[in-house]
Amino acid sequence: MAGDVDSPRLEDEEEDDTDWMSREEQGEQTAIPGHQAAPSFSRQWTKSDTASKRVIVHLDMDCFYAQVEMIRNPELRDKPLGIQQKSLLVTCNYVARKCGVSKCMSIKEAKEKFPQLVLVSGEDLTHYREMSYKVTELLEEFGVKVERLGFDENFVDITELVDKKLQQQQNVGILEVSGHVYNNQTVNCSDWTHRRLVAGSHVAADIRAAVHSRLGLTGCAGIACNKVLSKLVSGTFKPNQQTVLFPESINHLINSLNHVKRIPGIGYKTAQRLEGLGLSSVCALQSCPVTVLEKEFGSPMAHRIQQLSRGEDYSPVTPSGPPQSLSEEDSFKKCSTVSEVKLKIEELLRSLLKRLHVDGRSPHTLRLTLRQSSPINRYFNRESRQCPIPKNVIQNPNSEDSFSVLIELLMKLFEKMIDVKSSFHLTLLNVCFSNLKPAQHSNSSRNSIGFYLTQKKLPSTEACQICKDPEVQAEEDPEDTNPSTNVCSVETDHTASLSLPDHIDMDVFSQLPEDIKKEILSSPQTSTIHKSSKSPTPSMCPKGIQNFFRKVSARNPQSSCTAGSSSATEIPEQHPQTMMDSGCTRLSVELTQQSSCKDNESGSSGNDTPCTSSSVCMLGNKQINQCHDTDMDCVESGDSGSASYFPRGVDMNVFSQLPEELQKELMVDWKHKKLTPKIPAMKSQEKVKNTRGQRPNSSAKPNNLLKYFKPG
DNA sequence: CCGGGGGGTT
DNA sequence: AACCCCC
Repeated sequence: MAGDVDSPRLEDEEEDDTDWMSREEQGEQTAIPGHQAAPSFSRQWTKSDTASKRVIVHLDMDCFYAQVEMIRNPELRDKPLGIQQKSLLVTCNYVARKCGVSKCMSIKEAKEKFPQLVLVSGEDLTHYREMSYKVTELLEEFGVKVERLGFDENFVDITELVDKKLQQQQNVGILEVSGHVYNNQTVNCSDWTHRRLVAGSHVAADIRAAVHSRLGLTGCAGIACNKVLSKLVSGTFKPNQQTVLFPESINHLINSLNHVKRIPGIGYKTAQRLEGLGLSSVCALQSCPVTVLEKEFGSPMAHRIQQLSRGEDYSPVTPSGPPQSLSEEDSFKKCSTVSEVKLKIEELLRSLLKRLHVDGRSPHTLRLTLRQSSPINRYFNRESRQCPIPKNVIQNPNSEDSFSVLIELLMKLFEKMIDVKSSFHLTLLNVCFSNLKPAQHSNSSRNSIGFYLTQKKLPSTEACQICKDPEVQAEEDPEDTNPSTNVCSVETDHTASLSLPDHIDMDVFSQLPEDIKKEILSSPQTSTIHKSSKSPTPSMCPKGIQNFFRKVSARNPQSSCTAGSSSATEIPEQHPQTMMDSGCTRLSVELTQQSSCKDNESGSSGNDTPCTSSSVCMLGNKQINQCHDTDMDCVESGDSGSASYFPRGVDMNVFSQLPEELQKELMVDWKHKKLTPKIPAMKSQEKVKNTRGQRPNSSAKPNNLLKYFKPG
């Protein structure tokens, strides 16, 4: 599409330090071999960054919040439902839309239009967030890269799936499109690109079917050769339908946009600036001399937006992984005393700490954001201050002490922005935990085979996201030397690994596959990888594993935990000196049984998780809680309920060689939610259309990991 | 231009 | 820490 390659003027001359993305994305294409001069971050994606023939799906859930509420309360199904946040109607179901209600109306207006509108408060995002991640995780089960965009949209790169499909069906010309074709274009059976997109439409249909049968959600999909186009085309047929875009109609699609603002990637500010240049139509932007744009926006941005205006988008689908920050906010009409502020902040902090506990990672940064009401310029007057979180709080965020320490910190941050001696008028407060790193574990639970699972390599200057050990890490706190955590010193000396720590059962070790034993006992670079998993079902195979790798490598280009593509040639070589550099390879799977509870219903041990029984599993440095909620299928019980998120730092080379059962155990998602809920709404009204995965009675199953450990 | 998020870059 | 983007 858009044939001309026209290598962009290279005006960017920053050093070529991170070339990681192009390696992963460019596939076999070797255009412009000479210069990959890649500026590290604000780089423009060029054609050489992505294989030219991708198939991208944009999946957009229909009125997401409303759907979630309708699942929570099926009685709302056929009522006109609106979701309310403060005085705004953020979304509404399609019953309501028929009645003239629409998104982003004020509550007042909506009620005027349709007084019988049923309103549900949507200020607490918990349920939406949970469902949102279930969708993403489900998509990842297809073994593809998934990028989240907000709570209700996902990009999925299905290129590999399409390739496989085409290989399988060889010349069997099933060329019926699933769903709509944009602009009613005719399919050209002899066109390869058409065939791939047609195959993509079937994958997209499978995906939507899975999301519907497993989660009870409907949505729209757009299938195209890149992200912008897939996103633009996904909305053409609105509720619960899908549309594929063939290259010949790209111009039709992009030119159907009335304003540059409508192009995803061009936001309010950029659109304003473009208008200032007299460029408000897509057409005008397309034909504007780049130099003009460069003057206004700088070169990278200039090229970016002009490419977008032509429907070109070389940016890869970047796996999102777990959130990089957790925040809670509240807005209000007025808040003008310190005690009020403190109360609000306490509230926000309390719920944040709950979420944090579930998440399992530790935040190293705390931020307070506020918005002051100002007569002029009433929007965008947000300010924030942030500070590091003290070590003791990081280690034990849920203690009584930590709470008050955090509150004190927040109030200090507050006073950095607001002179409490003068009067003030706030309309919003936000508390945010960021810089999330795997939790440190305390001594007692540290030893197990898991000990070997995480992989560490520390770039000398930067803290490794994967390894959290303070001794090794060039942490922001230089004197953060906690003598009690001695993990790395042991591991750094490789021979030390040979003597298994006390807590490890030799029986466990002996049950490991030979490969792993070897790997544990030998240097990391000897490791071999084989895609062991004979996937039980082609499309549902828990290949999210590989995905994890992409996440790590995408986020931590410098870490040694790259790799993860399925092709053996792309396995990253591990540097021999890794060990000497204080890195080490370890497989870290620690498990402690929190109590022998299987029927222990009181659950809420210490906190408010809805568990009826639970166990805690340490993966790498991250604690994972496995909880067995009565309403949910257990992780180890379902064939399809594989989690897709792994703590950073799991060595997939090792992981893939573990016995399948053990793998399943490990695939607990990071926020210890079960993946496949039984949907109440569906149980009651629909017959079980759960085609796959009759799960073999969850509760009876023992925790398979246990057999790898000593009873005590 | 108003909600409660999330992402990224300088 | 401010600014941009997205929903």
